[in-house]
Amino acid sequence: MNRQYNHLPKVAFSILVALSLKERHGYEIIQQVNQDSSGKIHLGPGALYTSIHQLHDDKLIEEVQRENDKRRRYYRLTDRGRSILNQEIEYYEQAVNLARQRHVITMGLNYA
Amino acid sequence: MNRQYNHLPKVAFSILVALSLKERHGYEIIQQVNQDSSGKIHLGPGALYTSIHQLHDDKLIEEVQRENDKRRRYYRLTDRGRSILNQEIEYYEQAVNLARQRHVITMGLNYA
DNA sequence: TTGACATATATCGTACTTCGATATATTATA
DNA sequence: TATAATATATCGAAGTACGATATATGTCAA
Repeated sequence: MNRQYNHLPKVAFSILVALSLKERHGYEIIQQVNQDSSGKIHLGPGALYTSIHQLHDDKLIEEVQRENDKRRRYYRLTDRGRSILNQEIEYYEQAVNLARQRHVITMGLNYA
Repeated sequence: MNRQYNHLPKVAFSILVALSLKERHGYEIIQQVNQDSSGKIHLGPGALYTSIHQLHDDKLIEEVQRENDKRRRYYRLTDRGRSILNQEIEYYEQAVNLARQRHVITMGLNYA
């Protein structure tokens, strides 16, 4: 697998953010992504496990072995994963700042 | 077209950010996205025009008529587009803040 | 102790997104 | 009037998203 990750997919991004504090297993990631996004992102098993397997293949996350837990599989960020998440965060931070400068955000006045 | 836009695709997001300051034509959007992202995002014509047509179908952007300009097609955000961009920006802002709290960002120390 | 429910992972198939390559048209300028 | 730069469009292949479904394990109460 030789993905470039010029564009980290959105699901992958949200998974890495969920793993940024501590290692978690898949089902826990779903709940954490939901919480982190205040319910804006609903991650189902299809998107989750597809993306986890890819992130694992690409060594952005690694599996953590645990005794006495046969069904859960825990993952944590690798240094590479943390570095790529870092770059991605910087891009979004810049985009958010640009949009703020451009008065995109209307502060409590929402059309829709 | 009845896309839900629970997840605004990344290319679509970068186009809306580029249009947030003022109306632009396609080729100009490519250059603006490149500039906005400090060269991190390279948008080619394939992704650009696919996404523009979709955003237009979904009424997140609208075409601006201009006399004396036969080849360029100018687009601007609709109120709906601005509102959806706003929501998206809020999600990313929250994600950036979470990642900062979790000490993802290492400030000048990059593995890779 | 068994049945029901919640937790947890996995995979399939379809739809959607990404994007390089290529084609084509218009405008500027040498 | 070539030639290059600008500009839009489309195709096809690869990658991503995700609901539906299957299956297995753990928990707990009757």
